[in-house]
Amino acid sequence: MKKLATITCCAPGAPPLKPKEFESLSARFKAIADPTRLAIVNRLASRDAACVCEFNSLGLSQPTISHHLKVLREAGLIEVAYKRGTYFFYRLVPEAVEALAFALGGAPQPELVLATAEGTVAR
Amino acid sequence: MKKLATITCCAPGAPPLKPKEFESLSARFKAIADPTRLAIVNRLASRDAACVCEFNSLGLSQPTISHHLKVLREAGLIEVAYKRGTYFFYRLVPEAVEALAFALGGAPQPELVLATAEGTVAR
DNA sequence: TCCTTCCATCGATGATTGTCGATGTAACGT
DNA sequence: ACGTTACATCGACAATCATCGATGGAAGGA
Repeated sequence: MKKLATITCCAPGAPPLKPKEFESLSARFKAIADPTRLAIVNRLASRDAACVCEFNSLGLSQPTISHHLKVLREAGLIEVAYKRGTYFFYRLVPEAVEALAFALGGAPQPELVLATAEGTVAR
Repeated sequence: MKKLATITCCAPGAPPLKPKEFESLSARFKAIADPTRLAIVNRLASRDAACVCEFNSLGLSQPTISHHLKVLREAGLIEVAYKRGTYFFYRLVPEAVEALAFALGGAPQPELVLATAEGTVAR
């Protein structure tokens, strides 16, 4: 079972980090530090899963969307939920987003932990 | 009095955002999505304030450090705490970091709010 | 078997960004 | 007034990145 790193870096009182940790952390922040990828994540956040074709509405070419999905995938922020025919459905990886929030000093929200563990529905 | 935007974008259940909000949010994420700037923020997180000269130990030229400080300053993540002679002391802006954590779904930590209001010491 | 659709990968290109040396500016000491 | 120190700004350059058209592969339908 792979455990996500839970490093705090930027909140008041955060302990000093090592150079390698800055590298890996900033790499994951780079993944969301783009308007298009933020929009993709935002859409996935409000659905269980979304088809790739749904992102056509972002007004970018198909290869570009595919590129951004790859970046987010390699950062561990999203993953392929399932395929249906030639349609790919992506889903958010809440633990990964939460790990980034934690790095910035945000406390994990109890509902989110629950939602992650059970599989659905906070609120 | 300027109020910091408290937008949630990436946690499960986050509401859909507007294009402009993706722009401004990603702009602030870009600020911390760099190893050097992350190291700067990390150092400021463990001190009340730090002299610019202290960042020489990062192994970069003085203009480069100055550039990164500017990026962080314009993102609102840090600010000049005070000047003493020709020495500049920077300090973290905890509310700004917290706003980013909130955007990722992290709940604000009560201690941090306290620390911000009082001026010191969580834990 | 052939065609179509959905998505990934490749290669190229223009834009953004991190980095540095050179220069400017403000404050201090002599 | 002069030199020195700390920091900012400018200009240049190399590296990274977002974007697109072209191509490839997999799955389904006729």
